[in-house]
Amino acid sequence: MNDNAVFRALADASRRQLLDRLHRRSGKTLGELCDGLDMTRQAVAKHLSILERANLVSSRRHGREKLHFINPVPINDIAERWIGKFERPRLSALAELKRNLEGDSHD
Amino acid sequence: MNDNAVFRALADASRRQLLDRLHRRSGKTLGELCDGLDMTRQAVAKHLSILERANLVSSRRHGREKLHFINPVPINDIAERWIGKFERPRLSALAELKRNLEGDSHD
DNA sequence: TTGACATGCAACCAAATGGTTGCATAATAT
DNA sequence: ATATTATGCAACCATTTGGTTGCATGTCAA
Repeated sequence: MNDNAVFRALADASRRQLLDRLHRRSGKTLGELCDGLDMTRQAVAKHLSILERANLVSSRRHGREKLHFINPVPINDIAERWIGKFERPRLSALAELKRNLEGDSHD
Repeated sequence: MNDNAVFRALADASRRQLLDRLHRRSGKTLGELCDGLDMTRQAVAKHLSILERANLVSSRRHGREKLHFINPVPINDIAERWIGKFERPRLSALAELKRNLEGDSHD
């Protein structure tokens, strides 16, 4: 069960927030990812390790820093699992429409 | 935080299995959903109530039976969150390709 | 080399989670 | 009417989870 790790990883709001940050700009260090969060560095490191084991985040070291990158593949697989090939475009279009209606301020 | 309920709901393997069953054929009763599962009926009912509160499953009563239906909208929203509009088709195509390579026996 | 900075590891704790058992309620069938 | 079937509610329990603190390791700069 590899997908189990993915879903468990996504179950936590702090981890989803980390993914949001990496979605905006990938390649952040642990320290950068900690900034502004109401949590200790160790807690963030734990979250990142969970995201890594789920293959939602990959990382490489650069000197004494560790850079983190988001990996969208497992996220896409979630949608593939329960959404029929034919209803997918319809749902995407609906989401797009809704996004536009609610105001398209997305930095 | 409504999306929190969605992710928490998806975090459990039993609940994902229930979604799989409803994906195959929607409109099952609680009893049907229990068949073959190594769990008490009460446990399944709890899972379904969690899925319902997350809006991943909707239900209506028919006499003394309760019929359950899968709702794909929140699942699609997950993908929308971390996958850029432009990389999505590429990921879908990749998933499709992979699915075909691994054998296309999907009832 | 020495001090500062970035990360890693482990033990510990409160709270949430998934499951159970036992009993209650409501609708169908005989 | 009575038994049976389908579901609902609540208390309880073991385990997992997210977080902390404390200390260790590794890398860069002066």
